[in-house]
Amino acid sequence: MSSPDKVFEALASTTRRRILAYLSEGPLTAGVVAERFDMSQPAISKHLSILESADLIWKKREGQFVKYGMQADNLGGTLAKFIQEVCPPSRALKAERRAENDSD
Amino acid sequence: MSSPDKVFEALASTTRRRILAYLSEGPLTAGVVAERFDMSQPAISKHLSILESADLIWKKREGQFVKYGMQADNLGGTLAKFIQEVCPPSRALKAERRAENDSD
DNA sequence: TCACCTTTTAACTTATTAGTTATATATCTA
DNA sequence: TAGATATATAACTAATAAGTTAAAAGGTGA
Repeated sequence: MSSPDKVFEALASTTRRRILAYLSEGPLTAGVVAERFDMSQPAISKHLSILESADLIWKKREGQFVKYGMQADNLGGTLAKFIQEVCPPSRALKAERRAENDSD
Repeated sequence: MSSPDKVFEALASTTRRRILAYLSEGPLTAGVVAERFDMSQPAISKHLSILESADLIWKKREGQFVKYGMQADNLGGTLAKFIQEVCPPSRALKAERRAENDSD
């Protein structure tokens, strides 16, 4: 599966988008993430591994804990590219800017 | 299901993202969209209805045809809001702009 | 009305996903 | 080393998704 495919699949889950929102405020251990959900710890562990395999988050063992954090560029990059390719208004804006720059 | 939930679910399919890309270049009938895929026409019809129910595209009957087109603002809007909420770099950029504007 | 064309809906199958509990692995500390 | 804590993996179940073909619905025009 291609990288954008994995990203969009990862974003399809509300739980995973919530995890991203938490991690966007700073790294957390798997356990702390799991506490915030009304769901078993293994379930959250699986969600984390899906996010990681989409390269949206990183993972680092710290002693007996495992810390996760946002992979800063991949999400914004993938979505920005997609918006630019697929949204007519954003293409229009881009064209406007091009026009402005051409007349600079 | 909330509107952003529907949007992200709709985007989870490669086929549906391809349909959006086609429609972003201009409206097409259901049949013309279906021709571009190696898949039955009813399958495409279902994909179109999922995109429509996420408010990503509009639908209009024209005689015996049904024309579909991009719903210009919903996709960009939803994704931009999400990026802004969830991507640290975009928050950083936003904060920079705020700082710039404050000093204007 | 009838034949034809376009699209949607229905019924079904198969594959995938999201959750569960139980178990294994890794690390810390007494 | 043993026991406790943190996390991941395995095995399983139930719900959902994506495709198929067949049939229905909407619309055209002789």
